[in-house]
Amino acid sequence: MTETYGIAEMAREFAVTPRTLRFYEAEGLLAPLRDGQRRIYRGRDRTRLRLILRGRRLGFPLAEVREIVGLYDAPSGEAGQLACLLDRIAARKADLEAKRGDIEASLDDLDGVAATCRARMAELECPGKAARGTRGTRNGRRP
Amino acid sequence: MTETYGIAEMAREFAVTPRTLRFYEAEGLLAPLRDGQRRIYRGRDRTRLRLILRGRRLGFPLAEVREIVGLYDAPSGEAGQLACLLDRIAARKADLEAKRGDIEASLDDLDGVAATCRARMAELECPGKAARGTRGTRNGRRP
DNA sequence: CTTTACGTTTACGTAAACGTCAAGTATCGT
DNA sequence: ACGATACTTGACGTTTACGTAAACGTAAAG
Repeated sequence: MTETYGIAEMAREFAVTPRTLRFYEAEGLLAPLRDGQRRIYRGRDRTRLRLILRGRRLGFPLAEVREIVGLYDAPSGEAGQLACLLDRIAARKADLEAKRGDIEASLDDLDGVAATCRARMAELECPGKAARGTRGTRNGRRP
Repeated sequence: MTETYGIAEMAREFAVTPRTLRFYEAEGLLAPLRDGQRRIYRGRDRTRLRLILRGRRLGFPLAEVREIVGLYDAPSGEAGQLACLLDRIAARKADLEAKRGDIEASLDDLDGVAATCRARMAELECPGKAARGTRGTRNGRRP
């Protein structure tokens, strides 16, 4: 009784088109069961699709996404392969952490712009109030 | 004495090709000065390029990158426009925070895989050691 | 039995983000 | 004057990630 889904159902739920699901399958990212011709998606397909779409949202190309989802279904093997897998995981984590760094920097920058923007608004609404603590506004105010 | 750069110099420093810089200019993302025909890049061009490339690394399409860098050079204006700017900044921040959420989730998932992977390795090297605390390994071991 | 819904494959189209020539210009050292 | 160097503007090619249309299969509903 493991719930199954047709392609349209699946597509609706994940807000993609059936075409996208077929494309991901052609790229080896999904491998749904078949009932004759028709694709049958189940729990693990949904899990993988979630992974895939998350990767896409983060801007990874499908090739990298393939790498990533590949990490999730190779948990068995010989010792050397497991070690290699750990390396690949570490590499992916480094990637993600770098990206997180870029995000933090972006957020900081935006906070900076927002601050000077609010300072400007305060200045407009009530001119003459000393604007301290709002670095980034490059007006020395030296009358 | 404000340092200036040729296109090749600039490209080398940011690890892109001159073609990329011309393309970004054609897309209205950069606007270097000109010495006759030649492009002259200066401090603020470098700043913008940094922003652009960071946006690209985060997977934003150039259209969104244009939006983003646009936030940085519109800090003056009338009150309503400043309020609107704050809204756009908030929207961008929400975007980034969502992306950060995806990253955290990815990192957690990878940690999970790494954990089960290490458990498998321990199991290989020294079988029979009770595997407690390593959820995610779906083997009940019932001989 | 035809329509309707849902699905299939095959194939060409497309937008984004550059890569890759080609052909010309400007400057500099010798 | 001459070639090397650095840069310019087209213009067409390429890859990725799908969109879109054509032509067909199947299965239930009216």
